Amino acid sequence: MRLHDTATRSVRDFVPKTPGQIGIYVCGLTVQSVPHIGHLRSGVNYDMLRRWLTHTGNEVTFIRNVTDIDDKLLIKSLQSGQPFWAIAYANRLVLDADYGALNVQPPTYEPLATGHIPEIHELIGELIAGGHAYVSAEGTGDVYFDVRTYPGYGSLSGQKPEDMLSAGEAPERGKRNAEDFALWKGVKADEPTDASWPSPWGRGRPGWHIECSAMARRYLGAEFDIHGGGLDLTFPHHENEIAQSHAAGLPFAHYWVHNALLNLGDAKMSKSLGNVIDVEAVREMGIRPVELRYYLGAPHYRSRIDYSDDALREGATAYRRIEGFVQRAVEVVGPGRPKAVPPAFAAAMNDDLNTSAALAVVHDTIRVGNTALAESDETGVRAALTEVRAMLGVLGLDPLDEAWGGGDTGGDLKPVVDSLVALALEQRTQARARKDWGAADSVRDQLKNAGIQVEDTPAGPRWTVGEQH
RNA sequence: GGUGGAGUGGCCGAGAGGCGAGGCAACGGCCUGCAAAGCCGUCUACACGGGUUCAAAUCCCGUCUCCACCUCCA
Repeated sequence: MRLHDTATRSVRDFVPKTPGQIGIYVCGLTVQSVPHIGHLRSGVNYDMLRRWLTHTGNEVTFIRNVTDIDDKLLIKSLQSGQPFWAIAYANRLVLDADYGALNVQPPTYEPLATGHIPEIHELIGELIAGGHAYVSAEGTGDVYFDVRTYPGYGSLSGQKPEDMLSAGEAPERGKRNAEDFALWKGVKADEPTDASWPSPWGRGRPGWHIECSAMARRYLGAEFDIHGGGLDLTFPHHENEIAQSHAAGLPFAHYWVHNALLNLGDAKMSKSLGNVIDVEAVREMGIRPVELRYYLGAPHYRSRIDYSDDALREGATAYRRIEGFVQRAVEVVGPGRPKAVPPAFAAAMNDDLNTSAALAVVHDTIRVGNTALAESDETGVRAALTEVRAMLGVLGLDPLDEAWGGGDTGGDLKPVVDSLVALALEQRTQARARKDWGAADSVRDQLKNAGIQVEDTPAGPRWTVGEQH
């Protein structure tokens, strides 16, 4: 497989550190609010990567963290009177539910920043001992990383500290240089009292970047294969992770993968801008989560998505074509057993996870399958179906995956509806036999009004519940 | 100011020196009693201006427009 590595800005061969075993660390969310579909895109992208690596015979350890303490959470806590940890947890539950709705597999483990204070202390201690970090001279309890002691700083992002716009001029408490960043933040008087932990440098809380270095080491070791995250994390977050990990003598990640962002109205969808669409809003449009997954996963992960309602609906329509084939094929030959994936599909996935080209193979195979269906060629249908399902499985888009949970077909009522519709269809069939088109169409119209679509196929009439588009 | 990207047919969206990815929409046809679904076909595109080459959407130079990061951010 070939993967784009931000550190070298090139697509290069992916070679696991240990053949057959792959460690991936992905920066998840800061749970200061409920996730929007841009966040979920990231989840879908890395889920597809993980499924592909697993499909091709690797054992993948997939770590995706949650940042459950930061400035904004503390502000929200003070504003609402709720503990920051209660807010963080509530948002995390929504996040997990949304991931589940989109069939994003749970990570091997989902570590929290606040659950790893000792690991963070340990790493900071090593950095201080090595001369790469210092305690603020102003007695605030802050600990900073000394960027000038790490010559490689800027290698990931191409940024040079001297060329950068200096941000907020408020001189932070005892920083030696503007580019230094906080590893540990001493507690401030106006912060919630439950948001600090004891440390060798006084009570405080972790800075943002240090948690990822500490937790990646805890679960993946000093050296691992892939570190992923959104493009907007390249600088400063990932640059700082590299700096502090390397400075502590950790080889850290071999490949840096970044997914492009999802824009809405010419701007990144973002909590601070307030231009946010979440899973709930998508549901209200009549779009199911599986269709949202298709929409988010169809473009290449390094291409920006300019969100629009129309494009989302179009994606939903495209997915329904896939789903329609699978349903019709299953009615003829049964679900089958997904097997190997076509070579063209594998080639596309191996080419820097080109899901867009991979989906073209899915559609090509479906066309062949539809033709087989029209010709009542069961062998052909079965062959196409097993390939299609294998491919969709890798993409997490198999309509038969129980993750999508029937739900809308009525579960227990299915057999009842089945026999009632069969009764009506029997009458229609008889009407058609005597060429009483008025009566036949009347049956079909009544069923349609009840939300049941009737289609005639070579194998006889079939029906589906729900609106067709 | 620095860094990294992007502009593809009506729309979405891959590709990255020579063979029309794929999807959506539209139109025509086939199949249908009609419809739906499906299949076949049509719409021959690569921001602009130069250049290299037998051949450029793809390489080079220039121009324009847009986006992200440099501050919390997937």
